[in-house]
Amino acid sequence: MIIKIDEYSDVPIYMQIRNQIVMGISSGDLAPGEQLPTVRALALEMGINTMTVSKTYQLLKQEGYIFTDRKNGARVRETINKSGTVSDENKNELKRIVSESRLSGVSKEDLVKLIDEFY
Amino acid sequence: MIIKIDEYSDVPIYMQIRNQIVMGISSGDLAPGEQLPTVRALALEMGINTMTVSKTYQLLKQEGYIFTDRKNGARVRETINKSGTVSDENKNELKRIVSESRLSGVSKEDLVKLIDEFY
Amino acid sequence: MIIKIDEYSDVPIYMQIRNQIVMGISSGDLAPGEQLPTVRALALEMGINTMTVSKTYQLLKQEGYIFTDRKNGARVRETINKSGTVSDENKNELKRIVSESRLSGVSKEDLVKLIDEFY
Amino acid sequence: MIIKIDEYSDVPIYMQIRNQIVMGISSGDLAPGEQLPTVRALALEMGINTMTVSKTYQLLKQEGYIFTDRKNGARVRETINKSGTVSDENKNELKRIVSESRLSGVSKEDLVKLIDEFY
DNA sequence: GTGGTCTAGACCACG
DNA sequence: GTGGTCTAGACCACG
Repeated sequence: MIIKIDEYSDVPIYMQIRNQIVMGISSGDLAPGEQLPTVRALALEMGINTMTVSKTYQLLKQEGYIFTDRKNGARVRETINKSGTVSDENKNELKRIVSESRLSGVSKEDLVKLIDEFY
Repeated sequence: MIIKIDEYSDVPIYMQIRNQIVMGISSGDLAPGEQLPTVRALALEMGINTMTVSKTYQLLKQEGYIFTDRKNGARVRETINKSGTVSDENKNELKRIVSESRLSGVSKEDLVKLIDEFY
Repeated sequence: MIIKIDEYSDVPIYMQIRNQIVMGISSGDLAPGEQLPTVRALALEMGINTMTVSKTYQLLKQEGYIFTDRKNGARVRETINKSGTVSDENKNELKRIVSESRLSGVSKEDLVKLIDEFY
Repeated sequence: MIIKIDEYSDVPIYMQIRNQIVMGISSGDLAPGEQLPTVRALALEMGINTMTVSKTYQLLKQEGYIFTDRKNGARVRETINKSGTVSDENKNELKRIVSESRLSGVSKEDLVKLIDEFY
């Protein structure tokens, strides 16, 4: 799985990595139980500091996506909490995206197509 | 139109206001040509710095949502650029939201319902 | 409010500070809405790194005890989430403490007295 | 007596085992004089490193909960030191737990009930 | 002035 | 070998 940093983005590096790992888990690129690269390996590969990667792993751990194990490093959790609901923050974001897209002349059908594509 | 700041949110104040104005334009709460409150008036009303409101208006202007003229202050543009496409940033955000929601056990249908509701 | 670090403790510094702030909020030493020292001030006062204090504030923020505001720094939240239940982790800890104390010959009444004192 | 490791917990494995053995002694599941499994046996049974179990037994021995002799391996001590007091560390922990629970809206009575249940 | 992010580098406990 | 913590120092966005 390839992780790419957009250095011009306003999204902090540790969050960009976090987002891509979450998307990787969702798409199946990262299977349950699969080991993530070590903090050092990922930092080296991406040319960033280990602290930054560490921050990402701490966040993913706290969110329940991964767990760490001193023997095996970081691994994807087998069972991820299924609340069954979209978080309030994500609802707000979604509303913003729909509003902006609508103003840009995007049809509802095109948005649904994107949902279809990403799901 | 009422603008509400979430003081606990990580989203900067100027961006929260920007987002709510864009959503207001999209929903029709703010009609094309309608005048926005002056920077001073809005800052006073919301108990925030004028610099913050000014930043919001600058951004909205630059994004093509509003225009300013010396006589009438800031007004909603009559014609907003209709690219007909979802911006790359919004596509990325949408993908992230879909991934997270999917992992939380949200069905595709529920996401489509939200699009329906917000559009 | 005075925060003291035990440099011989196994509990990380950022967690020791976090614990003392939580206890300060619970006891009323830190009132709702009250401003915490700035990251820099606290770091200087305690002779530790700003990053360490920053980690504490991030944690307290994520746990819902405080919020940060670029104008006013970090402040105690007015409303803290009331689940009404003891967390599983705290239950486990409590069970461990009760077991150890019991083996040391501490009576149930003495433990209840401590609860009384700390509540 | 069954020992269970929570692989998602931040508590080190050797400490999780230690805690469960102490709670086992307190509850009577492990009687005074009773023999504990050998380091090898327990490590094999739990699928962990012998070094980890060894560390647990060293700690329990140093704390005065068990003793070892070459012939019979590790056994629960007949007489455990009865200081009659709660250790400073446990007092601190208890205070932290009470503070957090109180802030979560847990009543004093509910905490006392837990003491009652665990004692 | 404030918190947030990041680097380069170090040391430590766990296993 | 692994993640976790910490330092000293820097720069940035927000307000």
